[in-house]
Amino acid sequence: MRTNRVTIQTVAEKAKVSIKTVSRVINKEKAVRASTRDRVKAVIDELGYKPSPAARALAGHTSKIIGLIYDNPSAAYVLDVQTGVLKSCYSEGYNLLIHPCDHSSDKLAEELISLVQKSRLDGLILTSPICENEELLTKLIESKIKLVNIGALSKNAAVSSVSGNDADVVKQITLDLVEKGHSEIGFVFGHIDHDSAHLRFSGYKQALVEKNIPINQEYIVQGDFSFESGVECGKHLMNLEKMPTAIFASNDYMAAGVLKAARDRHLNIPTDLSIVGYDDAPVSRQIWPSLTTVRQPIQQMSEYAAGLLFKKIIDSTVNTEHQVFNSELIFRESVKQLD
Amino acid sequence: MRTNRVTIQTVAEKAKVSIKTVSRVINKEKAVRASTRDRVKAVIDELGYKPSPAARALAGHTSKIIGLIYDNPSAAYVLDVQTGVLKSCYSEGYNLLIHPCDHSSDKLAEELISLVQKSRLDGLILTSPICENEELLTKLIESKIKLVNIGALSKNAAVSSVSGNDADVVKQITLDLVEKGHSEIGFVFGHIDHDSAHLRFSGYKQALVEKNIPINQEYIVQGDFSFESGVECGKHLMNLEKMPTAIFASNDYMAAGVLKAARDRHLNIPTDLSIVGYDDAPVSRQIWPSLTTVRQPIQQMSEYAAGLLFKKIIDSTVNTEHQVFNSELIFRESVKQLD
DNA sequence: CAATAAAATGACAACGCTGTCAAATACTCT
DNA sequence: AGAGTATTTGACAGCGTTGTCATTTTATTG
Repeated sequence: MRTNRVTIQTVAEKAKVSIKTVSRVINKEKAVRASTRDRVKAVIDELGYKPSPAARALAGHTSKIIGLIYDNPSAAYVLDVQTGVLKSCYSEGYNLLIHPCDHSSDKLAEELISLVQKSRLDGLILTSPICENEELLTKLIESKIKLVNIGALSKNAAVSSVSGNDADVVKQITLDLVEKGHSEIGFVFGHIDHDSAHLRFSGYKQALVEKNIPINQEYIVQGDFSFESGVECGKHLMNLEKMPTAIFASNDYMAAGVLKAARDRHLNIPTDLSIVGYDDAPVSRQIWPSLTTVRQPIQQMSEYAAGLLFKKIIDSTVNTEHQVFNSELIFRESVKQLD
Repeated sequence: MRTNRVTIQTVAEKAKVSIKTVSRVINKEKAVRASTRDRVKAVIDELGYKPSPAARALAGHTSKIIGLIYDNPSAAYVLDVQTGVLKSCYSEGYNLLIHPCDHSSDKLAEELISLVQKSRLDGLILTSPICENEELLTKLIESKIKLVNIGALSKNAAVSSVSGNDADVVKQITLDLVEKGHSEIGFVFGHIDHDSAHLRFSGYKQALVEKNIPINQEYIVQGDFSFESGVECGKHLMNLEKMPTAIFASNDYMAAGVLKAARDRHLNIPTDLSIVGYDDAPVSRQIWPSLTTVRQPIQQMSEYAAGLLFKKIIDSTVNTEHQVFNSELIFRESVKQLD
């Protein structure tokens, strides 16, 4: 009944070494003579031997599985993160368990702890906005769960992170708007649970302050990163007595919403209104006019994040690291130079 | 050093039963007296015992992990599939390994077989267009890999599948176009590797035949499901001596591309040209005008597909099943009734 | 070249479950 | 009540690795 799997023992016999030596070769331990290693490797290849993850996990007390936790409205973002993390996983021999969730659930800590225990995960990668929840982080750390954040840095000393230079780049793009003659610049705020929403706002403020442009509270509208909220915020801004000449929306979905609102009022973009988005989501290219926006190297960031986690899994005393990745401004059709 | 994990033995001792009986309770075997089961369950809850997947896999010869294989340009589609499959996995106690790949790679069979062997996967869910590759399916089946398809039914007797009623629904939507007065209807073909591309075309043809409208080869243009190809195909159709009054694009990205092409020619949609898409991708709502399109119940389909796979894993003699899910027509702003 | 240190290898007991099969217990029917 | 049957339960041997520690082999040193 049982298929004749090639086990470590098969390899050991054929290579005329002990099981343990084969194990050493598999695990790249150095206490193996080069000639032995080569011989064993050859047999492994010849037999097509694949070590049993289950047996390794059982004996070695480490599952080589990590979890990726997310709750993000952008499919493209999530997929990019997955791709980046997977890349790292493949090269380091880890498996990935994805876990979408509800970041606002008050049972999230329980849920994640239970997930880790049930599936014996070696660590967790948390994405925004989950990793912004310090209380959650604390609970996870208390449960000895190894963590890395993508998108927000934590005050918690045990949590490494990768993040973008959101504030900087929004400042830059706002300055660009100002240089193009805009001084009435609307700002559509992202979902308040996301750090990035606040960082992007801070960049906007910095630019205006630097240019001595007063910050008009009327121009700042609260969205939630959804297209629909973009439409609403857009409407609101366009109904203002003095409508802004440009609107920065904190992501592309909302920017697309603003664009829709503009269409509904028969405004021409960018002639009557300039729009800037964030994220370089596919929609930013698929709508007309295409959106000036910002691209974060999500895949690269995620790959790096996974690497940080692996380091921490291997050596839990490794230093906490906060890596910042620079984003790229992408100028397209939705912004106009004012005369 | 080792943490004091709660093992099955801990539970057994506390419940005053043998390890095996606890095992029976965990596995919902019926040869356990109700009173015993309750007692054991109570102890399990009290201790927060979580069985070790590794030990179970090792002893039970089944990993309770399945793989999801995809290579699809639509992030929303992939994420929907993931969500649906995960739902099923959670309820049946399986874990999911995602595996993006290149469907056109000639080493794909090798790659997947190796994946299954390395991670000891119990089965694979294949999505379009991977599951359209019969040669691949044959190789996987030869390697005794349990398979379920999402999106295309296979001639291979061993492969169950779920799919949409693409031909039907495209026929319906084309008929609707005809009833609204259109008889020059362009068709943007999807990527030829996808069954659905062909099915959608067949629906289009059926509608025209039924309405005695000649099929004009000039109106049929080859795309590849990408936005860019939609732009090109749109341009082409609009350059025709007699431009169609309506265009069906085989997915929303291409429809958005057609829309872009129309804008570039200063055509008004839907006044000058009606456009229909497929998939109800987010972009279909985010562009202006919003697209008339078709929604497949992807999550539901995927959830069901996973269920089929689990059935086959438990009992490999189970009947092959081809489940068809009906799609929904979504009428929005991109189609105009001709006078 | 012996003495010693260092490197390479192996024996064997876990790891925490499930499968097999035997034993114990409970139920049914005269 | 006792034989016969069905249901519950348990003992024990794996499953295929890694960790620990002992042993053997090789290199180094005075």
